[in-house]
Amino acid sequence: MNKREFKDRVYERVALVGKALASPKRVELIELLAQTERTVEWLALATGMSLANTSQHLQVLRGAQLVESRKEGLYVHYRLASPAVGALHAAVRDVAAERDAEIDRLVRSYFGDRSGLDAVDMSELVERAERGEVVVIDVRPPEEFAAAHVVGARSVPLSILDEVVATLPRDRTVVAYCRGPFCVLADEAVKRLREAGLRAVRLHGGLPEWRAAGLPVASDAA
Amino acid sequence: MNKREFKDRVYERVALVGKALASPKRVELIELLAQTERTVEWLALATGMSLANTSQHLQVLRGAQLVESRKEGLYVHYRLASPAVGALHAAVRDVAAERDAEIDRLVRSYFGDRSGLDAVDMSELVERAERGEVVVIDVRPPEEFAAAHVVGARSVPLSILDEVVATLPRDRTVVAYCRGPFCVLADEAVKRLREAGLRAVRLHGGLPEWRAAGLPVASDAA
DNA sequence: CCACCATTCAATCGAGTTCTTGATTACTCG
DNA sequence: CGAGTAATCAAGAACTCGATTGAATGGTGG
Repeated sequence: MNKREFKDRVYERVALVGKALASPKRVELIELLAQTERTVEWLALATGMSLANTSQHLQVLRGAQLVESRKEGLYVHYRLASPAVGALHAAVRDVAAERDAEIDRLVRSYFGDRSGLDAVDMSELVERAERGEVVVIDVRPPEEFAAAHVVGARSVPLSILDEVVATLPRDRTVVAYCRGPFCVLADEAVKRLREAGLRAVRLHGGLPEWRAAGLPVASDAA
Repeated sequence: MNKREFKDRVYERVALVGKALASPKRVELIELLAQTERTVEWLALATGMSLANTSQHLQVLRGAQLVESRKEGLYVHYRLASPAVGALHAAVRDVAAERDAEIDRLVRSYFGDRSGLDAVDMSELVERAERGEVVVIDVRPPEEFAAAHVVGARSVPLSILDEVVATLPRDRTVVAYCRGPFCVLADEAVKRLREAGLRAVRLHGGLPEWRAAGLPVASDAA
């Protein structure tokens, strides 16, 4: 095998990973799976695709070795093949967000001006948590919290936020996090907490970013 | 704009980056540009593509904001749009290498069994360099060395290696590095140095990985 | 200002992708 | 065993992508 042939074959394989990330729907599937494993049906519902189409995309991802599946009774559960895949997805998304002005424009027009709710970054949160200055809440759905969450965080899904507000401290800052930078849950939580008179900020990034940064994650026993 | 529409549009833009990485030839172009900027003609020659085809791929990359170009006289020079792009490429390549057994097979069959030449990783090199135990040589072509190299490394292109062997210390280990994990230059250098009776190992990864790790890089003034 | 050269553009063809629809498989539960 | 359900498979229509060819552009140097 000569050099040219070797390179062609290796780059061909590397490009398979790129191909897997080349479809918007597959990117979305990976982002969802970065939270926790899911069934095909759930993913189809969440992405608005037909079942068959969802299944097809998942098989492309499996072909690229980015996801794995496990059958349990009637349901097939898909999950990321390794945490490195989540980190890769975040890297692609971050490069896109950094370089592509159109994404910036879209985020602004959808989230409104986010500048009011200043976000805290992960290293800052770690420091302030050590000093006991903050309370961390996870506003994702309970099953995502159960699969993995920031150590010390309390599960407060948006649906029960209003009932829980009274139990949150008014003398400390509440830091809310959710799925990632394009997830609105934390913004919504911060907005509501502020309306209730608490000090609240969102965390830059969500659970996948936290995990990718190598910071400690806990999960509930099944 | 509703949530579904927002997601579709954002993922669409993110997938553009994936698309850019979805062709073997474009992956190769990015890897080459991770070393230093190049003209279209040089890239066409290096990849074995026609000029028009090379130009077309470069424009796809520019469309995804991964590369930039600059015209100087007759020649157009392309370069990565940001170091983050090099890091992204490395991340994609590493995930591919980790998950895809076929790549492992290809590397083995092309490099032969590499296990004889134990490689040193970057943090280990930094330690041993501080203790003065090693000499670092850069075996890439001189223009790539000029564009960026490991601080303290000496430029020893393979073409002049044999003449330079006599000037390398026999009481310290020589660490050779080149373009990256799929580059054969460092292996070849290590092999020849060992035949000459020196202690030699290669560095895990090449210059782009070194830079991506945030380790110090120097460049010659133009 | 003309000949030349690096690069890009435009048009084309074959190959590959995406999504849909309807059939099929594999498993569970009554 | 047989009805019901989650998921996959198979095949086709519309679309996109990749490489080639030949022409066009824009800058250089005689």
